[in-house]
Amino acid sequence: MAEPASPRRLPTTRQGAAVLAALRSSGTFRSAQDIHAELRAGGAPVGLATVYRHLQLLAEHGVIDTLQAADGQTVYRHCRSDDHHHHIVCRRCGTSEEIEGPEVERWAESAARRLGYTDITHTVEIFGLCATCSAAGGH
Amino acid sequence: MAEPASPRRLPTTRQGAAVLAALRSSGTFRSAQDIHAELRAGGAPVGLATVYRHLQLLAEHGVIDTLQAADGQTVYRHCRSDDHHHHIVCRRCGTSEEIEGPEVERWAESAARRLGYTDITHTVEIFGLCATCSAAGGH
DNA sequence: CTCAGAATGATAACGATTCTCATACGCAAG
DNA sequence: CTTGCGTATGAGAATCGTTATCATTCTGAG
Repeated sequence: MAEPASPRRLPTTRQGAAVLAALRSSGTFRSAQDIHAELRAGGAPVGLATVYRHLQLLAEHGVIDTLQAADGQTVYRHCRSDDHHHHIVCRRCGTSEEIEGPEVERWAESAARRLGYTDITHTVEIFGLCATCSAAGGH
Repeated sequence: MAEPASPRRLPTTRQGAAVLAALRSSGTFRSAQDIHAELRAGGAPVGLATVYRHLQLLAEHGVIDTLQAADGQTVYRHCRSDDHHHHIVCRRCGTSEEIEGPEVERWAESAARRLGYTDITHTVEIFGLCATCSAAGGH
């Protein structure tokens, strides 16, 4: 313990900042490859390995949320809320909203406890077609 | 739509039966590689590609459930219940139980609808340490 | 028994992620 | 301003799970 004035350690390098910025300005779940390509194209070339490194760090520090897309890819998103929450994600365009569900937390807790499980975590993700995509005739 | 007398098509080949049997006798989520190794060792050699093929088919037909493990691997399980349900999985030993949660279904539905989403699906998985593993001092 | 179509499986191909390691950089001390 | 050192970087190799290929084998109908 020798960190008196460092409540959170945001990236100090150009590359780290670029990764976080890309996520911040997007609001949707993005893959590492996706971000890498964007930074490439945007004139701020960052190595793929570095992108992965920063995403991992940011996730560990709770700055961004991660989830596994249906195809196995890991996708990342910068969230407004620091609290525990879930997402509803459009399976067409990738947009997502943060949602909370206290009753779900409670349900998960008690169901698990009833079965003798401890040290409980859970994942809850909702997928659907957002208003725009359903209107566009999303099949 | 031309399936008059085929309510469910269970595997008719030795290999298909072996894959399903392996899953049936296990009760936990297993990876494809895992099952492949078991069948190998059990004297019923089945090609890896064939294992994947059957797992995919069984999943499509709703005979088995799938989920993405934390490391990105897809894992499969044969479930008792045909109804929609969720799982609580021991992150130590892999055991799992089926659980239902009507209130969660309702919550997901209404939260999504409120935001204008349609064609809704969801994933809910709970992870923890099962009674046995917690007792064994699961760290 | 014969034949056509489906299933199989060894292997190559793939795509995402992680690892390796030589180099570039940032920064504090001198 | 220069030196020195520890950390970050990134190109490319290495992994690993999964899927595609395609020649061979099997199955079931007739």
